Amino acid sequence: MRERATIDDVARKAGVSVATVSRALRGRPNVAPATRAHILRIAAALDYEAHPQASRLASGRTMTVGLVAPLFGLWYAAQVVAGAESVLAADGYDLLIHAVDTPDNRRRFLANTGALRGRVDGLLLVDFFARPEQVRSLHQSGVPAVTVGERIEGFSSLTIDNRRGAEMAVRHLIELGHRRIGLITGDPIPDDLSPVPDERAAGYHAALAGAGLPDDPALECSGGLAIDGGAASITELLALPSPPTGVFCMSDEMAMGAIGRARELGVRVPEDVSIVGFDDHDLAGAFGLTTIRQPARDMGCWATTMLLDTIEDAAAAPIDREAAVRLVVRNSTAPPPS
Amino acid sequence: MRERATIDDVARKAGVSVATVSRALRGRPNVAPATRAHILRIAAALDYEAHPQASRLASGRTMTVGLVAPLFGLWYAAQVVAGAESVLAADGYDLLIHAVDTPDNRRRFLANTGALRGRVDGLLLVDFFARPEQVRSLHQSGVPAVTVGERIEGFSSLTIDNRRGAEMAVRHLIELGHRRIGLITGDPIPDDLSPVPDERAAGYHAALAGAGLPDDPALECSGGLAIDGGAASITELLALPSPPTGVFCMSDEMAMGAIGRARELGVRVPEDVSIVGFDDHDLAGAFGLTTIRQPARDMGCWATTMLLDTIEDAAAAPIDREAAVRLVVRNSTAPPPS
DNA sequence: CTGAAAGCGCTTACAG
DNA sequence: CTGAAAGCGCTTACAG
Repeated sequence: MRERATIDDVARKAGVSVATVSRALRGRPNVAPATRAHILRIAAALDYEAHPQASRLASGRTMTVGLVAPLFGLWYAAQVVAGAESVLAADGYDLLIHAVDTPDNRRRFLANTGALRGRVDGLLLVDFFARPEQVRSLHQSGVPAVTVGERIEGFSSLTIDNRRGAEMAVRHLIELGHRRIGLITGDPIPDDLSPVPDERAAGYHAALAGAGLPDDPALECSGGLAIDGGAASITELLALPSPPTGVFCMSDEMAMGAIGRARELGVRVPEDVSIVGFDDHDLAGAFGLTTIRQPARDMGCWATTMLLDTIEDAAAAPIDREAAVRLVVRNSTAPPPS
Repeated sequence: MRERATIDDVARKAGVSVATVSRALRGRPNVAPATRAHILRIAAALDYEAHPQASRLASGRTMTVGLVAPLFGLWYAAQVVAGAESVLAADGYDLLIHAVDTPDNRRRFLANTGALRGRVDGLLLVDFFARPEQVRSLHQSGVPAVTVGERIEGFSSLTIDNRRGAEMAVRHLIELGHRRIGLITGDPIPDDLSPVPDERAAGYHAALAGAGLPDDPALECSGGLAIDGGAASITELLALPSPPTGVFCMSDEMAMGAIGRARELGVRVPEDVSIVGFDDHDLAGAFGLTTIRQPARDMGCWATTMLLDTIEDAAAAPIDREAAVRLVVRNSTAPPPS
């Protein structure tokens, strides 16, 4: 285990002070070109790298960004992480990740934002879903943050138009001729804070209303945002005396779960029932799933860029950006059986 | 932006020295119970948390673990990350993630292991696939590491028996009566270092040999470990003059891509062709995919526990653990068409 | 059981 | 353009 070189080693070998070494290596002005070149050479020869903790302590910058999301095993979060990682790595930042998968964990996380100062330069909040009063301590901590998938007063955000996306999905079913259209809803975290299901439900209702179709509460089913939830919900819907001919699921994972279960039950998709999802999951194509595409990975990239800008210029006013969604038609939707 | 309390604030308020505060808060011995209680109370009132960088610099421990994997958007890596995060969070460690998705990135990462010292206490190498001489600098850096999915001399590892898993998959097809069995291979990183495809291919060949079936090179197709690769490869296989009746894919993502494409081509699964995957992806159930299950998320947990043990006791000899794989039969396999 | 002090390895005004 | 020095906020022998 070779000891690592310190800034003192470099200074001594180069015959200059540590101050000059620091300035030279960090690209600061006020170093003679020849001195800088000399120092760079020595540093390279010694394989010197500034000790991160020391430099962070002295400078007050950590060069790391924290990302918190409900669960990293879910497709959406994994995509955002992948996007964030790619831009952070390019900019020399480290990425710290932290799961907040229950209201209790969120409370604990928020109670402890003091710990964040000095640990990260900024925060990416993915589907965090806290009430305004809950994030007050986050604001007070002064850590820059941008939210993705939701909007929180005082922070920049990157969201999509959930309502519009859902409306596009349901309108697609209506245009195919469906009149009885089911809805499978689900919460990312099993509590009532996320506005996303409500927004998508609003889009569903708007599409029905726009077509003069009645709302039938029996056609709405809730099941968690994951695969099993979709399977359980479709079972209920298909058991109805008058089952829907089309179903909108709030996530692709639910939709794929629903399709899988429907087939097990001997119900054909799309011949007997059409199904639309939301996300455009990597596997949606293989599944032949008609869905609303949101660019999850790109959103991770964009949000990170926004955060880095905020870190550079803390004074800038928060901005809200919206990523576009669009309908991707595949084979899980067709006209209703006649 | 409230300033955070420092250890000096606590010491002053408690009327003791910073040394005692540090000892009390870190649970060190040699603090009078009453003193400790008093300090804890003051610290809580001040909302005090040790500044991570300072404490790390002084103690030499970072309380963070690094995880490097090819790509975080892929299912397997996301599962391992989720597992690692859960145990690290419980132990108060931070998780740093870093993508190494090309041979060039790996080279750069390895050239820079010096930077790791002082940044992480240990490393989780997921599907890293470096040659022994490449990781020498990693060894020299003295950073504890455990590998998952591969074995690297000198580090503890958590792997699965790829050969045996593949053999189980192919034997299952043989037992159903298949005689012409295709293989769809793929590399996680587009270079030739990963032993995994070779191991799984060896299992395929062993199963054929065990049943006295001939090898037909025409039945082997390569396509990257992801969805598109599966789709492209199945197209080739089905276009053969004498196409296979069963196909083993080296990952579930490839298998689902293959099934999706087969159906688009009007080929029924499993009636016309049986398909087996490898992983037991979250969506394998919804897809009705017969597969070899490996416990990816649990492996993330176990490997992390192993790493934490290594960090505690650096002198311990490396150990190699193997997670069990097993066949999960669903609806993508059936006897061959007669 | 407790405190004074050195030290972790940097960065950054400040003075020259 | 360069250096001496203070300071970032802790931890940990060492002495008592």
